[in-house]
Amino acid sequence: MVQKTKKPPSAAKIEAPVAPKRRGRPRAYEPEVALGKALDLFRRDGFAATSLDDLSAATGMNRPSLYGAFGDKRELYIKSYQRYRDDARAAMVDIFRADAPLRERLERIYRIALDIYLSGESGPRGCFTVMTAASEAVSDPDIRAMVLEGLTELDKAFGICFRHAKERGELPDGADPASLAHLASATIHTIAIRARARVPRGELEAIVKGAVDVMCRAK
Amino acid sequence: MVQKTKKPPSAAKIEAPVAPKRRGRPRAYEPEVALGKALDLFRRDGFAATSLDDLSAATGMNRPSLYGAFGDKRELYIKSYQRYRDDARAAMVDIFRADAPLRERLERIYRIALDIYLSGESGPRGCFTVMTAASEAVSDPDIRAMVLEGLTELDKAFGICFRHAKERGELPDGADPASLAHLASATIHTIAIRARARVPRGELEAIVKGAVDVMCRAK
DNA sequence: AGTTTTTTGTACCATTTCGCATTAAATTCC
DNA sequence: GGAATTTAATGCGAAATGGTACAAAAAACT
Repeated sequence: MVQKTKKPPSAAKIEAPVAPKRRGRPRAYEPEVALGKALDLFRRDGFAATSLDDLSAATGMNRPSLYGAFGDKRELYIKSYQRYRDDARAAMVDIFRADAPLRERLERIYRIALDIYLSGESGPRGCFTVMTAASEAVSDPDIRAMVLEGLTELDKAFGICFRHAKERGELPDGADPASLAHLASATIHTIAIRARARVPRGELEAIVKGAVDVMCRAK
Repeated sequence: MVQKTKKPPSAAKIEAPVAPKRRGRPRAYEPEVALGKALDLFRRDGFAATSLDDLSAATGMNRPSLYGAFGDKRELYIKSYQRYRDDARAAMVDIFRADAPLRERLERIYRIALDIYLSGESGPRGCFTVMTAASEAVSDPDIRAMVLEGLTELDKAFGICFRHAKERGELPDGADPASLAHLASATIHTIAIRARARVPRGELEAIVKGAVDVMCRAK
């Protein structure tokens, strides 16, 4: 939703939006939105507590269609998680790349994070990674690898932020960008957990503000 | 295991260890250890993915006995969680009460936390609160209340630590104990999540060290 | 010994779960 | 119009799940 809007100037319209005239009966669902619904369910209830019937009802697809489109339950879970990470990354990457003062960048990142964790009709939905890490990462190596990847990716992004800020003189010389990055990630994690326990947004914002203060003044 | 060893000098032996001669058939299990086994299972697999058969096998109790002793699955889950919190609190309360320099207290707390999160035969077991918060806290009000209680309890304990340190002059005047306490909790949370993803102890210790450095020097 | 009380152990039930087999529907190509 | 192809819809089935009924077992009390 962020960069893909830029279409190649040549061959303007015959690209993705127009169906390429598939051969058989047309599907009654859109894979993208169906995956979004599945994602919401998995995020709310976790892997084990989400049944195929639930998924079928939420997506509007019956079970055989689910299988045909996404594979079995575990594959659907993994695809949902990938989708979640793609969305989250897309929402944050511009801020991480932007050339703004440290404090402003942090504040914008955390605002996005809060938006992600607190949105949803039936209560806050929290963070898929925390859910996943908590539930499946121990036993499932593939999921664990994704979780690890997500964790280090966030650490790295924050790390670049702080290193950049230090080079610009926004941080004292003694500041350690790596440690600050871990603290910034930790703040993401604590917010995700607290959001799950329905801590109201105001309190979460206060926690964020305090953390940002410490991280920006850090010697 | 910490304070209860001190027995009242009078009526020395006729207390708890000797059974009070119950009337019927004696039980074949010890509730304490059975609850410990159940706790381990729930902690590893979560509520939904842990079946009564699993619990029965792990505790050595058959299902009717489980019901008789602990109630249904949800009650057993809640009792397990209570037990977990009691254990964790017991392991930390002395350190929180102790009169030591800030840095030393923090290091000791995090060492205990790592011991808790990394122990276990089949991989690290992580933190029950993070598991629980992630899985059940949204839908179950009772569990959510327990999670919230645990979160604020930790915040408060750290808060007392930092306020104490500030009064002693271990922190600069500008330091905000509440914010630092939240950062200290956040460090606990990030460690719990990473331990779940099998990040090795050495890396977790490095993260802790960096966080402690920042928190102790915080202006 | 016999009664009472408490726990164990087996077996069962209704429901849910995942996955798939099979048939019906809707579309394109010839 | 008819064949081919892709999807939808129904429903089956084997296994697992949470929970319980019921009888046998093991202890204390009388």
